[in-house]
Amino acid sequence: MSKKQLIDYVQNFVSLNDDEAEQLATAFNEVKIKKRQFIVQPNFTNQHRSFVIKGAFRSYAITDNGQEHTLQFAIENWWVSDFNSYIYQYPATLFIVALEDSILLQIEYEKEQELKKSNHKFETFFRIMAEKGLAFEHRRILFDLTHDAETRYENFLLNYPNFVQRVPQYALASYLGMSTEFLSRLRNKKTRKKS
Amino acid sequence: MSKKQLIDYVQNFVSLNDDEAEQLATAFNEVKIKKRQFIVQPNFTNQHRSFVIKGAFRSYAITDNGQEHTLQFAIENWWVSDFNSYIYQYPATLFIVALEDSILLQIEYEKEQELKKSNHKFETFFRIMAEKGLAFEHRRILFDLTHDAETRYENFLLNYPNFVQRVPQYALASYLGMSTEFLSRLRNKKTRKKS
DNA sequence: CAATTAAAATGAAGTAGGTCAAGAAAGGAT
DNA sequence: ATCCTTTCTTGACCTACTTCATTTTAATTG
Repeated sequence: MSKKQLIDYVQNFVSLNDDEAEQLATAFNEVKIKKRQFIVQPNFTNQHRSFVIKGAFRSYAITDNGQEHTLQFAIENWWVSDFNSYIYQYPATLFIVALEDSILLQIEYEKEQELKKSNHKFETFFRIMAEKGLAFEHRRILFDLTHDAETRYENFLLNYPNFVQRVPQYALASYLGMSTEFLSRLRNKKTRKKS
Repeated sequence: MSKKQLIDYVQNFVSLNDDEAEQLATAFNEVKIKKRQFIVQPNFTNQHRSFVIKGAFRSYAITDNGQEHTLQFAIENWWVSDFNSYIYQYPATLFIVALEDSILLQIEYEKEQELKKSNHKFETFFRIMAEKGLAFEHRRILFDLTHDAETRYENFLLNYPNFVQRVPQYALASYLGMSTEFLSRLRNKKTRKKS
């Protein structure tokens, strides 16, 4: 059952007894999402925090001139949301779309607040998630500031080899802060070198 | 007294009774830092979380070719640390330096863990800090991905007008992801337009 | 307050990466 | 299978921004 997967994940950070595991499990709802389906859209408040059981997602913004810019990817055992929309409960600016047929476990904002209030352990868990997320983004910002396009791509390959096959190239390019044409050239340069 | 300033800050997010406020106050130590003094350096583990009572700080990395890249600024009522070093307690990669004569309140890593364990409210407080930090960095990444150098500078001016006078220009340029010369040109273009 | 050092400004030349346009390849739908 | 749409590739040209070198200005320190 998919809830087992979430509980196992949470147990990596805080140890839950049977009652607590049950409490956690019932707070989340399983939903199936078809490829190309949106779970968050601009102007609608992001109501849920979502844990990916199976599948892949992408969060991105669209600028006035129509360009897409990817903020995040998520596959199995990652969380996705428009975080600004979710924690402040105001309208989203991001799109979040399924890149494959997917399964999510979702918790509602109010339900999450109850959970955290009811038990110190859940508060600790979400604190750790936020801290790890923040540390991750610090590493990302610093890496992006200090490396050129080619190095950023190679670093992504190295750290997330399993993402690369599941994510469209134009989306990866926009995540790494370069044009899709430029990433195409980088790739071909590389494969040509190899052979 | 400077601890009052911290307690007031914390009260914005969780409400503390007198005992709790006292507990918080005694967990922190006040330290004076001279301009140009480092509070964090690469290879040394970042032992403290620091709250700025007075003054200004800058965290940055230096690349192999000697270039500096600024990750963060902090003035009164902001927190500073090499967050990756602090939360994982491994060696820092960043420098953190005082830009002015400053006063900090610092808590040691272990002391912070005790505080969080001892009282749900402190856990909640640090959870909120991390979430706000993460939401902030999401906004930053997205803005940087979607705007050119001039717009990034103008946005900084707009959002942090009080930082601009206190931060050297080369540091701001490296925070905004451009060369110091280019920022200089942007500025002069602007002031010339005004007059 | 003079001397020294660090930061900011400016010009000239170079480049990493972008944009535009058109074709090739790959996925989905029927 | 075939048609239609989306994604990827490639070439030619362009520009936002960098780098280097030098001068000017501002900030520190004795």
